[in-house]
Amino acid sequence: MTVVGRRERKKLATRAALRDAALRLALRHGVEHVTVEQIAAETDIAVRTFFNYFSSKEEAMVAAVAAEADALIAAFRDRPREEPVLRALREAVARVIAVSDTDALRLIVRAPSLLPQRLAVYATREKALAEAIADRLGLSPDDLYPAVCAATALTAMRVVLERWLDRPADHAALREQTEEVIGLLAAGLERGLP
Amino acid sequence: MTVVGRRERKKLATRAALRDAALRLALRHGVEHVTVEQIAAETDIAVRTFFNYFSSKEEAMVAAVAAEADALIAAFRDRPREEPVLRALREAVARVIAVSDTDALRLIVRAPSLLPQRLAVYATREKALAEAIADRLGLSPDDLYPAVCAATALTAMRVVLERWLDRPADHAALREQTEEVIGLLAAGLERGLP
DNA sequence: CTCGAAAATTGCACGTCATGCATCGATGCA
DNA sequence: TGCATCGATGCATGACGTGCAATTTTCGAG
Repeated sequence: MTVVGRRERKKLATRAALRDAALRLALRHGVEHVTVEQIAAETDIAVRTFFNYFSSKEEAMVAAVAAEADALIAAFRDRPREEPVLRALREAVARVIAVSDTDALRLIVRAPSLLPQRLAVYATREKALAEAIADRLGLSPDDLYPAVCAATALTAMRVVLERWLDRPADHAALREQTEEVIGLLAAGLERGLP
Repeated sequence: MTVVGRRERKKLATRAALRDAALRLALRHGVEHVTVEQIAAETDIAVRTFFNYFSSKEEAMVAAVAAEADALIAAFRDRPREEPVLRALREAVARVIAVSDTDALRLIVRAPSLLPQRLAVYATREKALAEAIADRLGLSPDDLYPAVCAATALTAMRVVLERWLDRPADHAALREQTEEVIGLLAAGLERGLP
């Protein structure tokens, strides 16, 4: 399946190098002050080539988030088919956040200038998740339910993640809050009133 | 309340003029091909002044969406306190979409280059809606429930709106789909399986 | 191994974007 | 009327993003 030659591997490596350089520079100088020129120099690559990989500085920085979202969807697809959608989602989230780079995430999530691009990443992943949900349920990807389910679940997890990153807490707390929110969605917002 | 002098009124008018000019030009030439210079010229003001009102071309174009979101929150706050949150939200949505400019909305929603900024607008309004919900329920705006409720409800309505704009349908259909989705959230995603 | 096609890298030019700064002008108030 | 504040504008500047063409690298067939 998808045998990758050296060419593809090098491209992947360059892409990762650019992404890491962007995050490293952002951590050192602040997201706002990083320029494409710096990222390219740090990776020892022409500025023009940078734009062959990413269409903007912001896209490079949120690439880590995009990768996590992809991992989430893959983990979701790996869950047993008989598992209910929201439970499968909950388990997938637990596995992905267990191995995530919290510092990088916090950097990205806290940067106001990255908010639009980050949300755009989530939005594009919404469609992929909706398809995965439709597959699992044997529905059409055009149905309303998979779309709403994917969108609201991703949103709920985004809210939890943002709140968690704002307060110093451990991974157990994150998992706990995730389960609480997923439970809320499953049982209905009307019922979950505190 | 909030008496506005001529100064403020002129600023508001200029802002609206810029927004309208941006949309008009986008409708005529396509979103991608509109420049700040054109918008400024159309409104007969200096380019530099444009940036006193909007920090980017995209922000000007999604201003209409921002206004609708604000209207939604205002309408929500106007609903009677004894009404359940999701029902109040549903009624507020119905009232706002009844008077919305569908052509402008479709233009904005369909433009890929506006997606990030549009989502950012929703995200900022999330907080305001969460506060309104917290007020209504007598909870703290820092509680998890208002945040999740606001975020997921806005997201669900965004999904419905996007789907509706993609297919030619009338306002009754939009209202119907809105109610269906709100019902789904209220009853729980687990229950609503078709 | 060699060669030619395909693909990736790079430099260059160009238009646009966005902001800081200084200045000018208009507005509103005492 | 005179002054103080706020908005509008021009200018300069650095960064962004893309099309294009040249150059180098990679890959596979012979």
